[in-house]
Amino acid sequence: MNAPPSARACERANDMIEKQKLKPISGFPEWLPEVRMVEQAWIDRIRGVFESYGFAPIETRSVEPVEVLLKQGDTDKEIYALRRLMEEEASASEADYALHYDLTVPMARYVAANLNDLTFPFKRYQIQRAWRGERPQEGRFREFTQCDIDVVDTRDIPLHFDAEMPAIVYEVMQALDVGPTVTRINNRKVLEGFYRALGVEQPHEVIRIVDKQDKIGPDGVSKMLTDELSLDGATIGKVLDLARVTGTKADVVERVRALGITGDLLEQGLDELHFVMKALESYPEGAFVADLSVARGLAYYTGTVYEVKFADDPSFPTICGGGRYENLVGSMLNKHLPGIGISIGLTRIFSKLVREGRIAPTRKTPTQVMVCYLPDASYEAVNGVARTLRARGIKTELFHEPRKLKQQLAYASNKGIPHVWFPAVGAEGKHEVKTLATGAQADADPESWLPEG
RNA sequence: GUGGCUGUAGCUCAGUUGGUUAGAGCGCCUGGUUGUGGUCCAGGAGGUCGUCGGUUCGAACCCGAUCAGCCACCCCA
Repeated sequence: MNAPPSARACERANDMIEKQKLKPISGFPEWLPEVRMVEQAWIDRIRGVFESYGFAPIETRSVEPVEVLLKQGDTDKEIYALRRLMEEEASASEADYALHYDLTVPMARYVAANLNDLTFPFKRYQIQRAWRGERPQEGRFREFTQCDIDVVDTRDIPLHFDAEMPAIVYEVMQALDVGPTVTRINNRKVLEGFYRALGVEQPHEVIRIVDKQDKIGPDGVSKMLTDELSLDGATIGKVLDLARVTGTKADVVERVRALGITGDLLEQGLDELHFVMKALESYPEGAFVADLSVARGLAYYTGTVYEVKFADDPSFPTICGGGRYENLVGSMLNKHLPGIGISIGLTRIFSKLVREGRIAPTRKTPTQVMVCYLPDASYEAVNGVARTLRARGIKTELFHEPRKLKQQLAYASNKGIPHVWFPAVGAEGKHEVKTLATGAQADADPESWLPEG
């Protein structure tokens, strides 16, 4: 490690540049080991719930053809294009591939591509990162992990799944202990049927604006409907009447019917909404709310839509979202392949709890016991103890060099390793284990000892 | 992409009306003898004050530009 002076100077100069590179990049979160361990435990629990309902795992490539990502209309999506740095200028101008910005579109492509090998209804879960080039903010990232479950079928999807999706997510939220959440449920058919019956010609625009009621209030919605869509006062009144309807029970649909608007699509949507709310009535009051102002921005939703928020922090962005889509997968082929799904914003939820200090502090390593490398012991002896413990399924690390015990203990203590093992030395030496939290130390046998933590 | 606020050590921040060698706490490293961590004590490393330019005898401080971060909009997990 004796670099010549010139190299040293060069390193120093590089350090200046490196400092900038060492800074975190906004929107690309990274955790310390003790935090990542919790996040991994979360992922394990989410997987557990997904699999308990019979959903199978897939992983899709991180990259899709640009046309696939842009297919569903939302062309203004901020997507990251893939390009080789060494590429020739000419061919570099237009990218063929881009990082996926969600998991639903890649899933649709995957289903379309593997149609012959999948059994329908196809039920899959997918826990992967996604990328969006938007401006980062609280709760919004440029690289983040989503946990998706979807069902795709070659026939019409039974309403059973419309009710099961939010139930699964509710169970996940309970398992993760993130605090009270509210799942708001609506049905696009109700909105579209209602607006069409009113004579509105661009129901999707109305849906987009009504979705903002949460943030800008009824007056703000009213103003936008006037300014942007030039709707008349009577129509706006009805639109706002519908957006005001909420309820925790299936009978909420009667309150919509009471508004006196009728239509086939509207009725179909109300029947669906009734079924879903009825199926969820056995859950704690307030966990699921029918809210006729919820729309979800995404264009491809056609029926039931969901949106989960923290009950005690309504201004925080949506933590789970999803719904039913009639044509997303089919649009890749020429078939009718409806789907329904919901996505958990793992990074969004997790980072909030981290920031609020609500992630239980844990140790910095999974190690359960650290074997001391006693200065006068042989490497074979101490390593042998470690191997014995490890073979019994105990997470064991051997201290890496025969340093002073003071330093070995400090290392174990700083990393939060619960136990330290002092191997037997000499003919009549005894193995001892110390529990750092209490300071207690006792004789132990590597063949039978069991850790507490 | 549009608008507003902020940029001093690894982190959280002080820094007087512009004035010598820019500080604190935490963290980090070493030591306080022989085989036992946290506490305590002593010592140490670490900063061209985001970057570039301007005003000035003199700039961390004033001005401009630029970059980055945060917040709001857009959109969304």
